[in-house]
Amino acid sequence: MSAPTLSVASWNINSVRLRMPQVARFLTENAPDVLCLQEIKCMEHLFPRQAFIDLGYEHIALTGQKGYHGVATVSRIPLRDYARHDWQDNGEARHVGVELLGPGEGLILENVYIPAGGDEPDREKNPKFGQKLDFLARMTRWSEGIERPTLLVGDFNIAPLDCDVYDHKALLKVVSHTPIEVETLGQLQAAHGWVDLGRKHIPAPERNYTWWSYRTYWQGKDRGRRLDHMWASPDLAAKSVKHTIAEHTREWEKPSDHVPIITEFAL
Amino acid sequence: MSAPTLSVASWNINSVRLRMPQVARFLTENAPDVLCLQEIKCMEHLFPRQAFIDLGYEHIALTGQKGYHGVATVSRIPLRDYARHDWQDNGEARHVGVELLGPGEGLILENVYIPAGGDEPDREKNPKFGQKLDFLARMTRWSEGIERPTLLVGDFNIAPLDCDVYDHKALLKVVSHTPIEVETLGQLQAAHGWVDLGRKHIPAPERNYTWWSYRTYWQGKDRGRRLDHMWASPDLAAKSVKHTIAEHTREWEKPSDHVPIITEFAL
DNA sequence: GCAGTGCCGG
DNA sequence: CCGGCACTGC
Repeated sequence: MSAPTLSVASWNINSVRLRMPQVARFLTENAPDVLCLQEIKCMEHLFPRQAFIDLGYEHIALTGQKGYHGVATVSRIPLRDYARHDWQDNGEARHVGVELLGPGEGLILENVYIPAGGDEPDREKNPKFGQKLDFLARMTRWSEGIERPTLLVGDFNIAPLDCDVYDHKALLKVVSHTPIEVETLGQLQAAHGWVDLGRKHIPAPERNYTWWSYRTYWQGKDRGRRLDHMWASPDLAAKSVKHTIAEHTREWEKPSDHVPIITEFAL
Repeated sequence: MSAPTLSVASWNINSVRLRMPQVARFLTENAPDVLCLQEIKCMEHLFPRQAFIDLGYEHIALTGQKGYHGVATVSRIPLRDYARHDWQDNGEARHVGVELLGPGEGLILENVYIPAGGDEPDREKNPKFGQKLDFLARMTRWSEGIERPTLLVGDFNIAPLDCDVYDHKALLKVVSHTPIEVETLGQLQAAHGWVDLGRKHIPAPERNYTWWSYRTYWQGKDRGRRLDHMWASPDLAAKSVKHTIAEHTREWEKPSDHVPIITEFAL
């Protein structure tokens, strides 16, 4: 018999209530076992729970707040609501962790929305930038203690490699691609030996964008960045067999500025 | 040979830019010669002029302002941009008058958006209510000087007859149906002997609503009011042959809270 | 550019 | 409920 398969998707949806038709279409066409959403932008009681149940995603773990941030993990596979970290200690809803209970039993799935970090890449002038770096440092401390096979997914708001942006030089001073962010993200990666599945399956320097600004997309110049990631513990990473970027969703009606990424595992 | 025919429609559109698809549908399905719009809610340079030209309504007279009020008269028949009255003397864009040049030559068409008047029907507590009454008084003075056959159309924001609202007694203290408004509107009507075409063709006490609040429409209780009117000079009124209320538009997608009214004349 | 918010006006 | 606006965040 063949090994059981597991597929996990991640998508910064930029308001789940406004974008529910697109989410439904994505789930119908791609049928991942699990979908991790970021920026749901609603409180938990306003999450369109029934719509997900109707689509077969009846196992839901989420953390929300009014208007900003918020993450949700919806699943066809039973899951245990495992953890909620507040890596800024400021009450923002940026993480939800679950443990899969069906196929993929015991696997930990961490869904995170790392802070964008404001405009100015300077701790002094822009406190949000410091908060982003501190958030990453706390995730690094947390990573050091991980003992179980874990998949860390979400909108990291950092494009780490030169080839993860449309113009490396032009973006060195733009938050999301500054050397200090890339360095700090590197420390997080090293702390657990996280394997970057996006680059395992689509090796550098291949084009691999997951986000295009609303402001410039219409110009058609492909000014993308790779801000969304899936990182796996080394043992788990060895089992990933496919990784896709659902880039076509960026052309849908009323799209999110991010597109979904999907990884399949042979467990 | 038969007498030339003229059809004139009036519609408070509650943002012409947002509602252009519905306007296009209305014009396509009803093909009035002239359409008078109120609450276009845009400045003149943002009026969707080309869309009207493409629909065959290439003769356009309008007055607009940012965000509020604004009226436009669009026509398949040539017209002369005739007048713009500021009956509040406060710069608000609430009136445009034209003279028809083709069929209906010489006919004056006055398109007006009378102030809503705020919530409290009390001059002292609510200046907007006083402004509404003063607006009507100035229109009355103006009416006294009219010498040419004129059609006065628009959103009057007053339901004059008991049967022009869903509950006369309940609305006696509600702005749009208070005795002082009805009395003041009556003086305006008397000043020129204006004939109320809505009630010429749909005699009281027949139901004749043109507006349903967004707030209560969903309850399905038919809580309508007749706020939109077409008033004609006596000689012109004698030539009206048909008057319809396009009530079905209230059920369209993203409707205005008002519906169009249409009068046909045999000239 | 496009989400969210709050406020005003109807 | 549903327009407009101004503001904020990404």
